[in-house]
Amino acid sequence: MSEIASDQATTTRDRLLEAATAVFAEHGFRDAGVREICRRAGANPAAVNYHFGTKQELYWAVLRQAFEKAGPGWPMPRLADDPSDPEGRLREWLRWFVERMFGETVMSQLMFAEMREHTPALDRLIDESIRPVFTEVAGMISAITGLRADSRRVELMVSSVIGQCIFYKAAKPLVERLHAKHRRDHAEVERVADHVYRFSIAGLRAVSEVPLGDPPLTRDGLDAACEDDV
Amino acid sequence: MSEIASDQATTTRDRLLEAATAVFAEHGFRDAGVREICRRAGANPAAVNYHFGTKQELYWAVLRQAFEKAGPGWPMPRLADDPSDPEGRLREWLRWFVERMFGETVMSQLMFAEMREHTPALDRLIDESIRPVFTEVAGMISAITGLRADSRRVELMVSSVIGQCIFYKAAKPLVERLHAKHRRDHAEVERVADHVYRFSIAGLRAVSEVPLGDPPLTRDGLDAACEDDV
DNA sequence: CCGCGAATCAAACAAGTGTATCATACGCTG
DNA sequence: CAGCGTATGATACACTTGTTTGATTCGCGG
Repeated sequence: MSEIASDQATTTRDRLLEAATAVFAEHGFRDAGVREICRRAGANPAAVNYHFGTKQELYWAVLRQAFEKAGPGWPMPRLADDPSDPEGRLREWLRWFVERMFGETVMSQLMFAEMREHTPALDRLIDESIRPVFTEVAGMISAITGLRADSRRVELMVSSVIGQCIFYKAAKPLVERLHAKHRRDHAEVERVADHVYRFSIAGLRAVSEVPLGDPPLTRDGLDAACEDDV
Repeated sequence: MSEIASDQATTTRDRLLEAATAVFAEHGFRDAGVREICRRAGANPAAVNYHFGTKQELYWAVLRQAFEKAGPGWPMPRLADDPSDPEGRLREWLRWFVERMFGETVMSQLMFAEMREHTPALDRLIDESIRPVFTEVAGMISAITGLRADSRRVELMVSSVIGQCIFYKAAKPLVERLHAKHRRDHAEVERVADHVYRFSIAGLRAVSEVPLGDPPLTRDGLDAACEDDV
């Protein structure tokens, strides 16, 4: 937790960047201390300002580098890999995504920290790293249900699928305390991904088959519920 | 955003408590400043220490009061209200919960701020305010599916249902940016709640009907997926 | 070896935080 | 009114934050 950055053979600028990545991932931008970063990098408190100018720009540099590194690492399963089997793609994608929610990869930590803090970097993060995920899922759901990928109903379905997964990351302290037997190993990833898959496939079918002008199941509000679909 | 607390007829201790509630709800514990609280309450920086001793204890007092006020306000729909119609109860509960996720009630703001910051108050918050929600949903799902409420599968289902809802709160910046036509009015609450209901009912049926020793739908991991169900 | 620029360091700065001090003003009781 | 305890107020303390400042060291070409 308080170790010095890996190899001292690298330049201090790189050690600084490495340590900053770890600290920002752990504590987020605001609660990350320049002094701790420098301590882990084995450098002076002044080093960050010398090499990067300010804490903010160091943060930007960290995000930039994290983006590049995260690119080729573990590619997201895409529908394009096998357009003939959208259900199978969704299942594979779910395994990938749930594992990402369970693990503590630097990139996901940085992303969720950014979602909490609303730094100006959030917009870039969304455009470059999150939007592709949503559109990919929308594409799979569109292929499964036959609905247009940009329709309102597919938006809701995407939210349902992703929401089930994000839950384990966003509500982590809850899950750990309330679900006693909840572990966080590889088998659990499989278990959760499998559950979400079956749950969602059935949900998707049910929600897509119901006609738009369905008789309201409740006393009010449902007529307006299906107005601006598409 | 920077207004003085409501009525100056009350005692400063109450104004302090009121202002602190607002500030803590907006910024969370760490980023809330004693000086801003006192400014909004029209009091001295020393007032909080005089009346509450420390910022931490003021925070506890705020949470305590929020708990009491939140109690009778808008009661959670319980299965006990009509045990004969668990689906209808779930639907009603979903309306209640989604509305809570969309709105900016002080209590929910405090809760999510607490989930982000992991203050020692989190445990109490979970026990007193969150666990009942989970057990209520588990009870409804148990009634719908016929499975035991404390079984592992029901845990997963509860996560799926609640996850779909929490998504709109936890990933709010995402939803606002990615789902262009997403509003946050009452009609949208109905729409989302209705969607989650239909999606979940189908998902629950599908996941509960599949026998435990089902042939694995994937190449591995599924055998282990159903081991310790109970 | 000299000199010069880049890199590193200890120390301090300015602004922020929560908290403590002490004098003063208020409201009540005798 | 006198007296007294509670409440308030201006101010300062101790500490942390990001950043700056010079001095010092290091490496390398002339």
